[in-house]
Amino acid sequence: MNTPIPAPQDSGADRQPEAPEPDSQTFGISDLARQFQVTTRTIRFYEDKGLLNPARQGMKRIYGQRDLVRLRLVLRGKRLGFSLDEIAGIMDMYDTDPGEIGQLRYMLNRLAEQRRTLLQQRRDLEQTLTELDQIEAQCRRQLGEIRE
Amino acid sequence: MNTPIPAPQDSGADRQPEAPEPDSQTFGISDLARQFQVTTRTIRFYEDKGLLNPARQGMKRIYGQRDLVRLRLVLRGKRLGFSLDEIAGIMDMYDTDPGEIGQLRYMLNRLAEQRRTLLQQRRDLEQTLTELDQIEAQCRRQLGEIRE
DNA sequence: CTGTTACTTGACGTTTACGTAAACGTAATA
DNA sequence: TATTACGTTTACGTAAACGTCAAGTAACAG
Repeated sequence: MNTPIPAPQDSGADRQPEAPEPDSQTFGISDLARQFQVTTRTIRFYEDKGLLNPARQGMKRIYGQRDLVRLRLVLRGKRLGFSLDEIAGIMDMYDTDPGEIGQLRYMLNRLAEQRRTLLQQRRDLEQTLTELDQIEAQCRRQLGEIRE
Repeated sequence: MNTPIPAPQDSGADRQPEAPEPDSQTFGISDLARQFQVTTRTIRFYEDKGLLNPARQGMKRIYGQRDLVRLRLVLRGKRLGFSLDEIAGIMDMYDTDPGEIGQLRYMLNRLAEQRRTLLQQRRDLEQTLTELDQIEAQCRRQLGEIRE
């Protein structure tokens, strides 16, 4: 339920107190919160759940590109109505390197499963959209009638 | 906890409060549960929330076509990740007869809003699907390499 | 009458996804 | 040095969506 993944980021090489390294962009937790319109609590919660795991600089959490991508994925998953656990499962597929052949087969199964879910969702979506269209048309008719 | 049952807005559409009508198919709660693969608890819960409101025959709940349609809508909404409250809101749009012109404008706004949500969801969906495709392709490549 | 089956209404328990303090650490600034 | 800003962990609170008893009713079989 966790992600091993050792942080390859910055192992405390030379640092000057007044020169924040300009290499690949990094962010504090508040920056992230602002960018993605979520609270810091939420971000920490996702970390607890193993969805993120930022580097640390002392106590502080430092977020890099990888974390941005992950957070984006999480929020997209939420918009699609998946639970955090499900999202964790999906993200595992994104970056699991399937060494064994068994693993590969397993992953292919999960991919197929996931695809089925998404396709069902797409059907639901399209149907809902057409129904909304009908309702709207009805509304506009009514509006027309009243105005005359 | 009670449910004040927020105004059964049957403005226009008539319903017989009590009548042992044998005409259009009716169902008991267990029938419904089986058909839709949910528990009776869930069905009663939805009623508490105002999403269903079946006729009664004595104490027993009797479900008709209208209820079937509603339940289907609820479950579809859930598959799309909406909360029961949101679903209630959507269903209001389905069968609210917007008498006043203000109501009409309000509904059109809500429709537009809802549409935006769904369109966003569709984008998320398509992107996720293409990403899954990429992952799968990668998997299949790996599988090919190993086999040789 | 007794037992079984299906249904009812509470009412408390559980999981998920955070919100909301409380209490403390670190660092720049007035 | 005191304040302010931002960060940390720990922990209790909460709304949603049911699950899970408990206890009672109503109909019917044997």
